[in-house]
Amino acid sequence: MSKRDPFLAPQVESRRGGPAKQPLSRGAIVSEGLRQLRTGGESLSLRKVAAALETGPASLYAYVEDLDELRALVLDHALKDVALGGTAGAWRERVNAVLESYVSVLSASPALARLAFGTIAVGPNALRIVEKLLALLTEAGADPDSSAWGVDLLVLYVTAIAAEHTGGGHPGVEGPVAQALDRATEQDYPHVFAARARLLSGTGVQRFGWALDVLVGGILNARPPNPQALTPRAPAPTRRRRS
Amino acid sequence: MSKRDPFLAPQVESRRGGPAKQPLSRGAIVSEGLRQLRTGGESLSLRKVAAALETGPASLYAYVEDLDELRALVLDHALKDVALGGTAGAWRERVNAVLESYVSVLSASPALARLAFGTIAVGPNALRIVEKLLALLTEAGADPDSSAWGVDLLVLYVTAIAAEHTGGGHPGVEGPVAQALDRATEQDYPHVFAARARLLSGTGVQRFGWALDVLVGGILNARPPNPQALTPRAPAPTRRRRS
DNA sequence: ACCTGAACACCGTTCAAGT
DNA sequence: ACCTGAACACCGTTCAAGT
Repeated sequence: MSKRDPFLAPQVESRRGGPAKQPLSRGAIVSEGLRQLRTGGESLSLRKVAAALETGPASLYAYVEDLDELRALVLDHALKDVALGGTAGAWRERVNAVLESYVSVLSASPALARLAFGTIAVGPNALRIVEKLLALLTEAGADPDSSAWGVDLLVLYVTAIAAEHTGGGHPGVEGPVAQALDRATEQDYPHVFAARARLLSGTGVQRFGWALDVLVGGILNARPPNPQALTPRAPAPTRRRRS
Repeated sequence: MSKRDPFLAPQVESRRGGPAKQPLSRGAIVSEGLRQLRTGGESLSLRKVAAALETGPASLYAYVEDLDELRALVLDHALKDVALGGTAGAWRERVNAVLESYVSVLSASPALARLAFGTIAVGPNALRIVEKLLALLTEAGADPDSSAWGVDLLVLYVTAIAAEHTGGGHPGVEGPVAQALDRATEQDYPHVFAARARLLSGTGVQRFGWALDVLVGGILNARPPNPQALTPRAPAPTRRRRS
């Protein structure tokens, strides 16, 4: 058996109108952790959360299994703010809107973006996002297999790009990447040399938009994963290729 | 000005046939760091490298700016083992072979995969890989702009998937993801509920192959980034400061 | 039973003091 | 100038001892 399910226990503390110093609770710990990340904290730390809650680090272990569980809880708490949008507009715009919201929630705090990368998002709010993306890809005409794997790929991309953006960042004519490209001489790395400007071009938003085109277009057009081998449960029509 | 270029200094120590205990050098430090990661080390640590080299942690600072620089150096040292393959075969198989080699080098050690994610790969060996991928995408018929951004996307994907694989892993009918999906009831998350099996289906290799199809196909088919707006010969489309 | 101070086994980095 | 022991300011986690 693995650990007990960390998302099952409801936040039991509400107590509005209670004393200024809220009693220790799982909800208070998670909220404080997220608050610290969003107000510039370098990384999530049990000791810092405990200090803010005016207790010792050991006390948190009554509410949280370990740091990894706290990370998962904090991440899901943050994902509550991802806007799923309404049902108006073309599906492509709505896919873009969801993923833009996703990346903007994560990028709002570098520490949160880093945390998101090392942590698989499996809380209720992550599920809500997956649910929406599955619906949108289905609406877009993707077959069920491509939709499922496609959502996975989209979420992976969004998480990765958020983490990368905050890690010092890709773009820009200065910065480590540009410095690296200056080392690429024409004879040793002819393609890199020729592509230097293009490798650095574009704003983050432009590149993000382009990448979503690539991913969504690719998901809709790629040969879907072999249905009969992979989904024994499902009826699986052998109709390949939509075009 | 940022830090001095960490990749410029040549490895000055060779001394084959020298004493059993090699003298401290940048090369020895980097090799030892990689060796530790590859033999099961949980994470790269200056103290552990120093201990293995029979010195104190402070001594390493004569050869290495800080932990971040050591990470970059160790990563590039590892990327030396990525096989670029020959010129035989169809371009698509060769793209796949390079990226498979890339991911397998990173995945060989969980700690290395994690390190790769937090570190932008800008050493000579990373450049070598970018050079090869640019050549292959160009051969495949991608326009120069799509090739440049496409390589970026491919490398991001490969790095992310390596890190994710080692983080406890996607697949499997048990594990945290499956556990999360069990929480998805039909009325709250109908699409997730219906896609449960598909979300978990396939081996890592199958999913990787499918994702490369999506990415490469998408890169070749997507509307290329607006060339005239993005690649001015001279300066920066975006002025960005690091902070 | 719940809670926690103190300890344990780690970190990266700095710096005064040695050579 | 180069090198480093010792210290500083942190970590996550454990556990004996308190209530």
